Amino acid sequence: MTNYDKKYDANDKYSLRGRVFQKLREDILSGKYKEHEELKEVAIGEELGVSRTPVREAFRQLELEGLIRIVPNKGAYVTGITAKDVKDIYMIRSLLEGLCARLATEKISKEQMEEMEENIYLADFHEEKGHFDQIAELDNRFHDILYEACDSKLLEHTLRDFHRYVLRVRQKTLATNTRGRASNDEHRQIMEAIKAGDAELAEKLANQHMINAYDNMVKNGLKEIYGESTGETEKAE
Amino acid sequence: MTNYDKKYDANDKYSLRGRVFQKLREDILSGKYKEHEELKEVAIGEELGVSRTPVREAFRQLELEGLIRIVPNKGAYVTGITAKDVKDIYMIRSLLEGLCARLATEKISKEQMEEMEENIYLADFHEEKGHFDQIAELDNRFHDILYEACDSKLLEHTLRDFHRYVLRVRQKTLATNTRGRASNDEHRQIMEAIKAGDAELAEKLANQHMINAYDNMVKNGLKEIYGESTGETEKAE
DNA sequence: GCAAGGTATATTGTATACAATTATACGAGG
DNA sequence: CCTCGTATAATTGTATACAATATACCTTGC
Repeated sequence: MTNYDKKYDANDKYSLRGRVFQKLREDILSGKYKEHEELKEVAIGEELGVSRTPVREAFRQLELEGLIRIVPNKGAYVTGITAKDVKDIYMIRSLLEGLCARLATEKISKEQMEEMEENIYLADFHEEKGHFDQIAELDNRFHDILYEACDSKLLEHTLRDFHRYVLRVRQKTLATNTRGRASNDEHRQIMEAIKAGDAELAEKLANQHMINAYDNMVKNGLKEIYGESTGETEKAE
Repeated sequence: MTNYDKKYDANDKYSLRGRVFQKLREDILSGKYKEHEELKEVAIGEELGVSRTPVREAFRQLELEGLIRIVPNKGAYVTGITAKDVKDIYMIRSLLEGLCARLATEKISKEQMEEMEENIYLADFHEEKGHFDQIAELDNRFHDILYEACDSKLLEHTLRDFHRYVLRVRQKTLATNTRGRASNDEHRQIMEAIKAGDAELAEKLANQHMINAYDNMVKNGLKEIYGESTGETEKAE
């Protein structure tokens, strides 16, 4: 929750556990492992050429990140993400991204400001060309810059968690419609508010940016992907 | 992050790992293990009468909860919590407790409403008697009820994390001053707003409740406990 | 035929053995 | 006397062996 010094992050890419953790996270977020799929320790271990020990430890971390659910003595299952979850996340993110933008207005560094401007410029370029992959990546990066700029390790970490969590859903919707342009326009407005030192405006714009992103997602088939129900929690098994 | 069904929570109190996890968390939050203290796997294991395996797994979870920091090939250290961290947490909580109160206004059940009223009534009683321990417990419970009532597993979990995280600090300040009465009065106002169905008011009151709690904490020696600096991050070692 | 119970099997939980890495202590050389 | 390097000890990282638990299938009795 705090002190996430990259150098010493326990998810280090040099230990087997760290590698297993990152690999599994990537595979879950990318959809290689479907919802409710059972992850077996030996199978994963054999696939990656390691023993059960690092796999088990990676499982424990994935569980606290919310990506899998561990039922004692039974197994580990990829967690489902309900439409209600997505809605909740965007409500929370709306507030916290607003706070983040407000803080960033005071704290952003020259380098971060420049990268943000460059990000928006590049996104415009790729938008014209229809490079959806790059657009998605720049979109992610924009938010990352904002998180870094707020100068709060805690807020940064929290927002990163939520952001990563909805990637599973977002990847399916951003590339399939015209949200890319509108999204980048909103990014520009946020950037300009920060640049002008208007913290209040930056906060409001960031709030609205999340609401718009969610509304767009709903319009573009969120329900079809994750079921009609917006209130039901997934079944235990 | 989602689907925290008590029955199947991996921090189950029946497995050794779960017991180790809960014991260590409690000991860290209660201050038995000081900041930056190194936790050794064998020592903990011997103390609890288990092998290193469940201890290590518990460590991995504690790390993702932010209570310890694991440096690869070196050791596990109790994380420090800086004054800046506390400030950030209260900023975040102010927004999210507000959101929580707003949602709870729509979703709270009859039973939850009754427990909330009872909580406030009891807190008044113990306030008169000067029962500081009970007051602190009721204060915690009030927020827990609110978290449960918002009907969002995600928000509930997020707020619980932050709440637990600042307990280390709060325990040192709540009992030593007259904040108890004011705090409970604010709880009552929040409760009444929810009962009256005024979501906007409930949100505002919950926002302010957190700000007041933080201000009071600063006034009552937060700096003395956690150092004058509000911006410095702790040293690596 | 069907249900209840038990046994076999698969899977997770825990302990321990071994490997790799890091910290420490001590001595040689300057 | 200080510094550097090496040897040794301590600690974590990983693999494997064993125990406990859950599941599925088969047997058995009705």
